[in-house]
Amino acid sequence: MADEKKEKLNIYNIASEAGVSIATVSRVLNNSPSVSEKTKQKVLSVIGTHNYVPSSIAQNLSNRTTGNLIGIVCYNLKDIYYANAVSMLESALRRRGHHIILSCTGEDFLQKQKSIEMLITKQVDAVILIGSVFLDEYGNNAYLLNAAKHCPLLIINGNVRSDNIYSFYCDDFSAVKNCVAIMREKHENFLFLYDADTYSGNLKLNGFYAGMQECGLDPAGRAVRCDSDAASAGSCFNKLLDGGEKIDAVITANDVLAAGVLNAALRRGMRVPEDLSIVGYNNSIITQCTTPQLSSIDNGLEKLCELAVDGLSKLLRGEKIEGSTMIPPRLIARETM
Amino acid sequence: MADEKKEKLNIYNIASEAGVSIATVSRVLNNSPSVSEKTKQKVLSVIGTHNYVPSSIAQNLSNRTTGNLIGIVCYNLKDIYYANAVSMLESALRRRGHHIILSCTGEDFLQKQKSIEMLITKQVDAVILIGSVFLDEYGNNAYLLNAAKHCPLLIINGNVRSDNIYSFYCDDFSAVKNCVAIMREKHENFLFLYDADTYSGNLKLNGFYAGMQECGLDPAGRAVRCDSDAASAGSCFNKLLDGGEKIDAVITANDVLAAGVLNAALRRGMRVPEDLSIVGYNNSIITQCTTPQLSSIDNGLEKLCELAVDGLSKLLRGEKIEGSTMIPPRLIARETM
DNA sequence: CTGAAAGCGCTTACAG
DNA sequence: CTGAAAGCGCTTACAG
Repeated sequence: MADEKKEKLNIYNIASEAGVSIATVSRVLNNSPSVSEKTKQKVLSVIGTHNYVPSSIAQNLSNRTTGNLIGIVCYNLKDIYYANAVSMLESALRRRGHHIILSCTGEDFLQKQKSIEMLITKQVDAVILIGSVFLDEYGNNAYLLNAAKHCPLLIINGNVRSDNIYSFYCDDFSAVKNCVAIMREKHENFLFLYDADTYSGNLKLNGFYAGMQECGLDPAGRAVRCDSDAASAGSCFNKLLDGGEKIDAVITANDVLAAGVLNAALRRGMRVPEDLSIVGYNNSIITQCTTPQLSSIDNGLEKLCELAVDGLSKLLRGEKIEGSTMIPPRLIARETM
Repeated sequence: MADEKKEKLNIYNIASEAGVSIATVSRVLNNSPSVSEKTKQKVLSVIGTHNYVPSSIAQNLSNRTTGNLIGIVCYNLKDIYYANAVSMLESALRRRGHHIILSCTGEDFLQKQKSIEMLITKQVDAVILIGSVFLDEYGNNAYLLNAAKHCPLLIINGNVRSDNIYSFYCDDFSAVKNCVAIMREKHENFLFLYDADTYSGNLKLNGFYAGMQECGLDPAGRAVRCDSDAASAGSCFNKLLDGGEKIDAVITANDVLAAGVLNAALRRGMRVPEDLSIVGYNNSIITQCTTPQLSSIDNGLEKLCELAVDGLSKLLRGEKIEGSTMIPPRLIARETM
């Protein structure tokens, strides 16, 4: 009647209004066969009129079951790459009956730590980190090892080897290294443009250095960091050219930066790929949005997410899985090389 | 010792190992001042060595507090637009101490319904829908009204008027209508390309029809649906031209489609904007990735998310807010018009 | 300063 | 078929 305050209903309210015990209400909630059709209908009707929904929180506590919650910690959802990863993980996990608690942390180490602690506290069954492996000021990752004492930690695009931590990553080092070697056939003035110090970011950078050295090229000043937008990549590129540098081959740590370079080059009247080759990274939707279409390194994000979710299912069933899984990258040659 | 099975620790384990009652353990967990320094240290030490973390689920149940969970139901995270929305909501909500349960539903009505029910069950404090307003086969949205009986429903990019439902949207109808009027000054052969039947998708479409009619143009066959990728938009565009249609002005329901049209046009040797004007939608990062840069309609997503989170805070504090909030769109003219 | 007890919203053996 | 009671992992008045 007087639901002024519209308190949340509980099983006691329903029971008393239906004139039965809470045990009986619980039974109809759980479809127990041992309830007479008559009282079942009565209970169902008061549940219906009040729109009562039992608290799964309390149910889990009572049943000693988990909430089927999986924590996802991601670096930055505004980045198409991470958004795709979260999207794929979410649907694969949902299909298996899991629910997602999401936290995005950016580069803030403390936030990362807080997010993971929060997830543990929420009793998640596992946490999946996407490109979120950062080290504290002393260069260690104790927070990860600690978290892994509570539940499995799955890392996508990172590699930490420890008990109950499982890494899924692409060989980004070789990807860039090999890309340099391939482009070396036609080019000699390289530029590597990157924007983040993530685990895979560093792999790419080191791959670039290694590739340059292997080709007998001096990498000094040839790897430049810019901001995470196309305009910044473009102006970096312009600045170098205006400063007298020669550049005929650019590799970038993601496709947006590649698009920025492409735009800048076209505006300078450079012909792509005749005067300049460009290879982006992630093989994202951006590659479809430019003319000429961007070549890009595909690091198999979809595959990584699939492997991670499959692995997680096994872990949750009590099976063992490998501590680390690496997949090979693929260079997708389109029109900019 | 024998933590073979590594059962989750609870407050009883800690209490018995520390030789105190669970009440005392709880007190040190909650920083109660009334604990002697000595026993406090003892308890803290066993908590530390075992890496014990209390269950916030149980704490909330006991404290009669909520888990500060907000449900986000989004249409499709692979779409940059939605990813941005989730990103902004997540950080705004996290700053205010909320946590996010995320569910992506696509166009599947049943999934949408299931997701919302799951969130209610998880005792969320509110649910935010982003572009997720779909109707069932009979054209009604009873599932939303029902959900709103349990907690506030905030809708971004949709408009449902009912008790405890709050809508935040952009005037997409006028946006497209006005865009047609503006482009009409130089153009007469319009094409509107869209890919989804969402609430705002329909507003845009109707805005196009209204704009055409107001300009005395026949919209028949001038609004075409394609798939959600650039290639599909491009081939739609090509097919029409190859079929003999004249087109000199294109408006699309998002920027990816606009990029697809731009690519196709450039490949046909059309000059943009001399021969063809193109206006995308969402003013996303894609607009920065093409040459020439895409003009686009900005529907103020960031503002909508801000307003929604502000509104939510008020609701949670018991204040009242408007049932619906509309913001005006802005046409961002760049190089394709 | 500390513990026994009741309670949060549920479930389920155990009796009847 | 149904209810009283114990229990899930916590917290907090109430006694001492």
